[in-house]
Amino acid sequence: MSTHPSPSYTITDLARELDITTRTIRFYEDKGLLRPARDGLKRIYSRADRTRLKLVLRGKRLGWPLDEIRKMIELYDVPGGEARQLSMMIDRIDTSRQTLLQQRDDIELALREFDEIEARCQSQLQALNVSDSAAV
Amino acid sequence: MSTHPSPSYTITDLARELDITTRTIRFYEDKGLLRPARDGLKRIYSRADRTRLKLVLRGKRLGWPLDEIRKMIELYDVPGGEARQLSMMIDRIDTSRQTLLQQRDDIELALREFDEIEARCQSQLQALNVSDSAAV
DNA sequence: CCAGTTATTGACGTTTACGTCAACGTCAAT
DNA sequence: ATTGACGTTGACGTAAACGTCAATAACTGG
Repeated sequence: MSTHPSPSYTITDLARELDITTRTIRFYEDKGLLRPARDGLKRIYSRADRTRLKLVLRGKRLGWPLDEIRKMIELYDVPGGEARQLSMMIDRIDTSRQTLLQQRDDIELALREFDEIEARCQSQLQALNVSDSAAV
Repeated sequence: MSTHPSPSYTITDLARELDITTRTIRFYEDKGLLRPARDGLKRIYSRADRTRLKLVLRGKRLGWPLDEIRKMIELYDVPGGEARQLSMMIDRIDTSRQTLLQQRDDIELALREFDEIEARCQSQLQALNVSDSAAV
């Protein structure tokens, strides 16, 4: 059974790959979104750290504040623990889900409206072309 | 043909209905997102103004900056004009659509992950309950 | 050994999106 | 005439999310 040597990344590796600055990555750590290992002073990012960072960026694309993103990411570390903990987790998941569903509805509406507007633009263009060829 | 007397709203009407402050509404006007009519100094909001404001709030729920929201809203005022204008509109619509589609993908992924995490929580709870009843 | 590259931790600046006064206008009711 | 209720325009404050230095440390090739 040969396991791959789990890859590690420097801060600039991740910054380049994910197209953000090192400042941003350190800032996220300050806010409790990341906890990379250290080699002396240097930060060492594991595969899991990279995954967490990508989760952060997905949260950002959805417009969530870092604070909310942190809570959301914490959901990914399932506490093996007590029943209270577990049902609190489930509550939080439901809350986040509500936000996501609302956002999805908003997006579906916007997409349909855009389709309609674009269709109107296209038919406008069509009308212009017709009057053009008539003018020739 | 009896047309309804198109309704108008004061700034506090809209603030109350949409659960935002008057300060926010004025701020949006400053940023060029709204252009209500005036009665002397007082702002008078038409049905269309209200619709625009609701579009702004939808943009906010999707995490868009006000700047982007303004551009997005401008898409709703179709320029009857030239071919150049129209095809520029279509380009902008496509750009906004790309953002929306990316967001939708992110949401679908997140929803599935949440489902999975919740399922794990539920089975954890199940396991606890079983061991409880065994302990009785 | 020394310059260059890459990293670190502050400290301060900036932009966005408002909140929070302050000072004033206007109109309706007491 | 005055007192609210509602409106207005500044001006300043603030939290979030970084950007931008500056000073310093640690390794790395020539």
